[in-house]
Amino acid sequence: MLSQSSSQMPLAVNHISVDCVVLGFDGEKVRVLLIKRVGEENGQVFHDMKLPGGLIFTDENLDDAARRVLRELTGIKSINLLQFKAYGSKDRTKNAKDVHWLERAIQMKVDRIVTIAYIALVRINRGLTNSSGENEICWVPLDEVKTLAFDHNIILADAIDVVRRHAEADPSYLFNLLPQKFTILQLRTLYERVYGKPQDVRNFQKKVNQLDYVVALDEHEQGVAHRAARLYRFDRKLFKRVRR
Amino acid sequence: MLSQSSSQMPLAVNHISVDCVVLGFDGEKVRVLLIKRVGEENGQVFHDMKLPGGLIFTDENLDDAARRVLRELTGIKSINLLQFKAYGSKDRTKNAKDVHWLERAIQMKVDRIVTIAYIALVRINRGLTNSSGENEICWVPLDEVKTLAFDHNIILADAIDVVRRHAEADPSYLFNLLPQKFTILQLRTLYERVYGKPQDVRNFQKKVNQLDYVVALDEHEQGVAHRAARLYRFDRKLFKRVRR
DNA sequence: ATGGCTTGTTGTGAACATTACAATAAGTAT
DNA sequence: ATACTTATTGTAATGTTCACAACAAGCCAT
Repeated sequence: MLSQSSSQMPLAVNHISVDCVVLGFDGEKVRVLLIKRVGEENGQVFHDMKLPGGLIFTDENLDDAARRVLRELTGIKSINLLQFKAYGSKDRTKNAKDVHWLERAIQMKVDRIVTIAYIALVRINRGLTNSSGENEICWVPLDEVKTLAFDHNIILADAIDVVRRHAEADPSYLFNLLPQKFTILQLRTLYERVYGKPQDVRNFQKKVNQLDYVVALDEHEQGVAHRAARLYRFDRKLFKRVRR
Repeated sequence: MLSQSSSQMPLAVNHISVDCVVLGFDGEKVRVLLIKRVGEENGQVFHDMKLPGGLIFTDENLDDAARRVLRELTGIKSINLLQFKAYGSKDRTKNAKDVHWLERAIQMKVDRIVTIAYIALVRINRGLTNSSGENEICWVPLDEVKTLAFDHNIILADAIDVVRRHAEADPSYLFNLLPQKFTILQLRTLYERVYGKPQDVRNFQKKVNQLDYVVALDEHEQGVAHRAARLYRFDRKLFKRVRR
């Protein structure tokens, strides 16, 4: 793990945090869960947004910390938490605004914070209960995300990339974003959003039909002003049994 | 990044290190670069091995720290350093042996060390210069790796997995392990070792031949007691131009 | 120089997966 | 009844993957 370094540079004693990129899908767009931040700069109050995150406790594993943060801020008990990258660049806190906010928040002098970033895919319609009181949370469509705190824009962009690659390797991954009963249109739209290109309607349907772990239900959607689409569900047990 | 936590748990102030999984290929087996460690337990001297790694300095980026550690320990200036996971489990230092060694090495009380793990693929025949003096380094075939320090066996196993997946996504990745001039047999053996299954000779050759960034040379291998195989080289510029 | 040994090099057909493409069915609203 | 909207379905062409074996080239021993 480490060597008796020949150098006499000072060792860093850093804070470690976790940040979560929580993604949801509303049937039309992929949205990311952000937290409103209220800060102060030169006596001016400012509002912006950041990813949900927090410092880890002594005696707490990284994954547990991510789970706790998510639960505290949103009530989400996420099952598919994926650690994807550590961010430790010195200039991730180059913005004075961020440093002021941070030092007031944790009431400590901050040298640097290394953050471990996680991705969680959730069903967007689940109820969110913000047990930490103060912070307002909201689902923002990916294409409407403005400048975020710290390097959170970079983290978010990296996360999308990881989701894309992970979904390719694991065909079950994106189902975490869909409601339990969904139409093929919803599934197709999701794939189009994630991969950024249109999917052929017939070929897509054909492909889904030959996945035995996507099972057709005897139900159709309700309250639409046209022919109602059949509902499907994802069968995780069947998926694990088949594994391709 | 963080929230004013409602909890009153103590915040952790942790050490942060980087560990490098350096992989090479000798034409037959994939090898990992390990460092011999000499420690003491109950007055008994013990010898074992660990991944190259070290604590990060204040003011040092994670990637820079990994690069520095690698350079100090091996002389390698690795260009393809890939950060792949952070390890922060409390019980990664559950072995008393490790804790003793660690606290003597850095002359500090150690609560926990979060380590950021990197992968570097290098040409195994490059000269290694261990500028840190003391520690002996060696290339160990993957299937001969014994129990390592800390959780380094886990890190190594994870790394192999990441290499496999990364190689699928980026066909240029594994060429970092080959000498500049190589035979198709070497390339094929490498793929067989990484993916753990035999590759059909003809199909493999055919596939390589239709990659225009693997260019045939007018040279053949020397000093073999049979028909000499043609040499090839990987053309990175062509690869970047094509990108499939 | 010959024959034997070892490894290098090459092609074809079958099975399978991917792509492109448009007409009809089912339900709602007027 | 008609218009409107979205759902659902098949086929042919193309490209990719896979399985499989005979001949070529160079070295060595005699």
